[in-house]
Amino acid sequence: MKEANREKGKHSFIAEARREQIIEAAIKTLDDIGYVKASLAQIAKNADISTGLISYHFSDKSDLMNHLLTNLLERSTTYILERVGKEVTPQKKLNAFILASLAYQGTHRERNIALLEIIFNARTPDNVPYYKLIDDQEDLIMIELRQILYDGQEQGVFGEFNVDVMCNLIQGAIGEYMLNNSITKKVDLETYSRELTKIIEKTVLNSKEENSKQDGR
Amino acid sequence: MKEANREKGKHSFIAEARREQIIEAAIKTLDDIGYVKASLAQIAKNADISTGLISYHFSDKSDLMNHLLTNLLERSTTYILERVGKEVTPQKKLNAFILASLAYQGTHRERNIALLEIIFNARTPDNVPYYKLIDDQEDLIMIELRQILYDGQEQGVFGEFNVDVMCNLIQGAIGEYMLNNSITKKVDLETYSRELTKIIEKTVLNSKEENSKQDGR
DNA sequence: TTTTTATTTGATCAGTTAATCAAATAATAC
DNA sequence: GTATTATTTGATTAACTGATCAAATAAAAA
Repeated sequence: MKEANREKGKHSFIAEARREQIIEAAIKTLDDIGYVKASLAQIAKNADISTGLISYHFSDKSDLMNHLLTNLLERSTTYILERVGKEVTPQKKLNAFILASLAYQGTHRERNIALLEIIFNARTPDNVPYYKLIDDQEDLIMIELRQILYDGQEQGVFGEFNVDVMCNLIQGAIGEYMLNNSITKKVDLETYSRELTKIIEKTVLNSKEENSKQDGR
Repeated sequence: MKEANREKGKHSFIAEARREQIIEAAIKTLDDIGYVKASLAQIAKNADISTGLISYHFSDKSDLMNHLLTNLLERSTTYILERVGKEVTPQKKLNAFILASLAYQGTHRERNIALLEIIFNARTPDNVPYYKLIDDQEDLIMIELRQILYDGQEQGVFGEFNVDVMCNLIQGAIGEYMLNNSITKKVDLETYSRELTKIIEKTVLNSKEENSKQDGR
């Protein structure tokens, strides 16, 4: 039975619940003590189970980390895309994108730390670090952002700029807020959100229509 | 003698050379296999010395990593500040800042990877990760960037924006280029430098004078 | 030169790691 | 009910970790 389920990629109700529990414990562990010290024993302790049980439900430590990574990416992607999807114009979509990204980071700090710890530490069997591996093609968030910028240009609302570079700039400005401790101390999330959207708006808008569009929320 | 030198923070010629060699080997090791696998044994192998010799010259593994971190920060800071210092106007200083930062990353990829590995993995004895520790006050680079933006606003060349947020945005856009593999594949460093400076210039410049200043290189 | 100090090695130690596995227990099928 | 399968434990293992240290060697001082 187990084998059959495994082949279909399914698990029993109990197994699924246990896997979920282990993943949550892993998030907490990574947030608490970081990837380097996050041994199976520590994760097991956080989940109040034996170490062997982790090995029973995940073939490997890297298997666990991969499932955790997928889980974390899915949840943040869903959150952001849901909010972007409610807007219609590129300008509003872009705003929603920035605000949702920052809001998610603010409300799920623990998950973002865990995500960070994995991306900067986990490696493939060939020893390629995950941070060198993240590919645009697979990253739905980046695809969405690219599309928003592209649409805005097509519709003449956004001015001329290199879409890839602008994409990277926006992603960088969002991601940097969580990393840079000094900005967190000086500027709260709400202010940062407001100022960043203001700056980005000014940057992407077509300057020829700037005056007429500027208050156009 | 050794003790006396230690107290003054000095080492013999041989010791200094050996420490330098170990640090270089550590950079290579971190770049090759990452922080998690970068054991003293591996670093020693890369330096063609015994493991005990590292312990002789550095009190600790964290002592080694701290010296390495300082070394890496110093070198990149010197490089960037030197180039910024040659310019006079805020506008040109800002351009030089961005170009120098990106150029350093491009020409010293190995060092930047090592820097990244340390910042995202090393922890204080109280288990505080370094990436939560980096403080604006100590970071000469950030102080310089802030000053440039502030001066530009004072002189009326730059428009109104939150300096801290703009600082963070610029740092993010620079740092993201190295991290995001997809942008590296799509846009080469030269193009990215050109497009990023163009975008940032448009963003910071005082729009009231935009027309007269735009070609004002 | 001899003596003292600095440098280097490699073996060793105690601690941790991920993974394995027989045995116990719980759940489900028959 | 019994038989079978799924889940869980905790002890065990082999590999590796950072650190220590006596002994060897090289360098410097006397």
